[in-house]
Amino acid sequence: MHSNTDLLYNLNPEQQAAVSAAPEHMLILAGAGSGKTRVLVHRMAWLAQNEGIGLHHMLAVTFTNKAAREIKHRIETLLNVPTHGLWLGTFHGIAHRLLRMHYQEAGLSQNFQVLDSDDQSRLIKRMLKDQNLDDKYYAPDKIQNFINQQKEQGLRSHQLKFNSHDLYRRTLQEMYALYEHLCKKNEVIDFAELLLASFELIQNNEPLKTQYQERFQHILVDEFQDTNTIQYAWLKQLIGPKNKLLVVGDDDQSIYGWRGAKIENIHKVQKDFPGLMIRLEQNYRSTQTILNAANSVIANNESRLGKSLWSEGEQGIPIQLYQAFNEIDEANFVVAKIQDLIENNYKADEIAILYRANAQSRVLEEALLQRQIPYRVYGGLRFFDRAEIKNALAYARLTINQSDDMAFERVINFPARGIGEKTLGFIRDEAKQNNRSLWQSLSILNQEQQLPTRAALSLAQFQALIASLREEISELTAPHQLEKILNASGLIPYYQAEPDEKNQGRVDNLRELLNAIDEFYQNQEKQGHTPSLSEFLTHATLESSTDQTLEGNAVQLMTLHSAKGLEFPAVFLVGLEEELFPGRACQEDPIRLEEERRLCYVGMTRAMKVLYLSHAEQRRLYGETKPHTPSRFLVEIPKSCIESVRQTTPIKRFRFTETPAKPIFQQSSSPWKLGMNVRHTKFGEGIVLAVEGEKDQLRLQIKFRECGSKWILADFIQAS
DNA sequence: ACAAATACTGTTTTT
DNA sequence: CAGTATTTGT
Repeated sequence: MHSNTDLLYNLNPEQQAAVSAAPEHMLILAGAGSGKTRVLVHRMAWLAQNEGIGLHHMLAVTFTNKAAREIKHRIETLLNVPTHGLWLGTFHGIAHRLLRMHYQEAGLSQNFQVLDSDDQSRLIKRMLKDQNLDDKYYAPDKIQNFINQQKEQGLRSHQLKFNSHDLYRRTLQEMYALYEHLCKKNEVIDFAELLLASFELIQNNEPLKTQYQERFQHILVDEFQDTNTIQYAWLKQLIGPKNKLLVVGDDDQSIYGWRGAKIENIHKVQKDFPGLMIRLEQNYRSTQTILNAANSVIANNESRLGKSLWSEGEQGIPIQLYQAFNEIDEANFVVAKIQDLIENNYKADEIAILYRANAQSRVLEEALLQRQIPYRVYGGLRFFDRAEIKNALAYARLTINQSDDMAFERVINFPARGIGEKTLGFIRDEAKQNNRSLWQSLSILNQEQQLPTRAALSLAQFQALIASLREEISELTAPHQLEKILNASGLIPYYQAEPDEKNQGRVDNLRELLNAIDEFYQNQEKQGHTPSLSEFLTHATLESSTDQTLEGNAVQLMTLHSAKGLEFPAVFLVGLEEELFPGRACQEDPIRLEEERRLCYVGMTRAMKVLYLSHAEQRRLYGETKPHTPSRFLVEIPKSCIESVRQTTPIKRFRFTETPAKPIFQQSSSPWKLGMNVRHTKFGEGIVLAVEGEKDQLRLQIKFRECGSKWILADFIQAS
């Protein structure tokens, strides 16, 4: 058992104050790399040990499953007790848990499934078609945004003011209402609905509210700057006079405003739940140089609660800035430097390349590939988003719940069984007219025998398939059920029939899905629970993150957004150009510009030891090459923190006739200038490509007329 | 019912 | 440019 002092050991005074404070509301402003998770976890342990508050009287909320797992793991290690009584999870996960437990009170079907955003968008498109609305004018994603935004504001369609003048807006509202109806009918709930429905559940149910307020004496929230309106309202419901709220966040790292996150919630929480405010400003991650630079960038933001990171660590080396000719040159620079780092005993997975937009990864990947440096790109299609996986899960959904029209639509003609738009149209019409599910309509149409024989036959087969699946799996365990479904549905045989590379990959993914359900099943069984297939489906949607593991020693490529929360000894932040970072749309809007700046701050503070920044003078984007000016964020970094560096390996497509561009910052005072003509006694005439090092270590990269480019100590070179 | 041709459209992402 | 979505043609 740990003693009191153990929990405070190795913590700085501010961290100690936060961990050991008497129970009260607390706002912890935790800068990047200031040990916020540590404080959160130690605080929970402290409450358990010193205030006699059992873990089952706490609720800890995070944004990602990864963060939740991390906290769980750390608490278990710290307290050496299992965390089963503790409610710990994402906002969505906890909301979902409440709704499952109280589905009747929430007015839900027992079998409700969670609708992911892809399915949501499909549903909306279908809806527009059924309503004969022009999806050019009523763009599906606009409607999707509208609905989600309303839900995030806590507003149901019937609560919206009826606007008789604005037809567009009125249509949006009608679509919202219809969408709500369809979700009910399909027994599905979207992500925003999880929060809204569980909010309403507690709001409208005094006994439940009291019950949970008594249970969750302490509520702790991580990454509070990312909460949106409904999440805040949801939390507020749970805080009675006796409950204590602890939130940890960093207004400077709020980068999800465009997704509805409200930094204002940090200000609100101070008013609504006044208590202790603690700043964690000591950074344990980066060198002082990097922190100085990051601090002065973020200092340009007007609206801040104010915080300044400092470090007891080393000054470190200057930030390396490279001005590239174009994006290819930039990529070559990055890769050359990575080679240097690796030669200097950096492991590949200690190096990250961060960019603003995913599209930037391609050129970098090509360069890495060329030099055979292993890399891993984050983002992109996640496992559970792959078409074959979604198809598989749709079969499972339809087998479990025949009201699920989205699942029906997805699998009715996949693998192709000759049921096309026409036939499907009949089914849809029948369903719409009689307010039935597609499945019910299918049975009815088949009975009435009004369809062409060909279609009718296929439909009957499909009907029999699902019916027999239902029958056959009833006695099986969830993993076997899914296995049966994958085979009997014809999915696996379909992909196996034509075993090209793509299909082989798909079969592998489906097998991986079977592994996933096995693992899920065994995990749950360990905790004394036998999960159903339906539970696995929910798990798949709600925890689809399946965080691509950091396995393998590879350079990490990711967007700035997905780098939040991570750290790397060496970081390359590329594409620091106006119109790209900050992005074009953010130029005019000061609010969005500030968010871009925070994004830059997040990026810079990921670096522990070395930070490389680069920008290209011209970049090919969306098929056209345009000149780009350096990002304003570069100008905001003190010059004293920066060192301009140059290429260390030959640039492809370098044009020797042109004078190479002058670096924008700090031209070095060496007598050697890029592009100047030089001579070497052995290699002959050449041209200077790059200069590196100092004094007697000064080396030049020279492209020789006869024998290609080489690195030579400057001592051996004469100007010519 | 399916393949091929053409039009379109471009941040950031978790749940 | 490259990927997707929709429309057209067989």
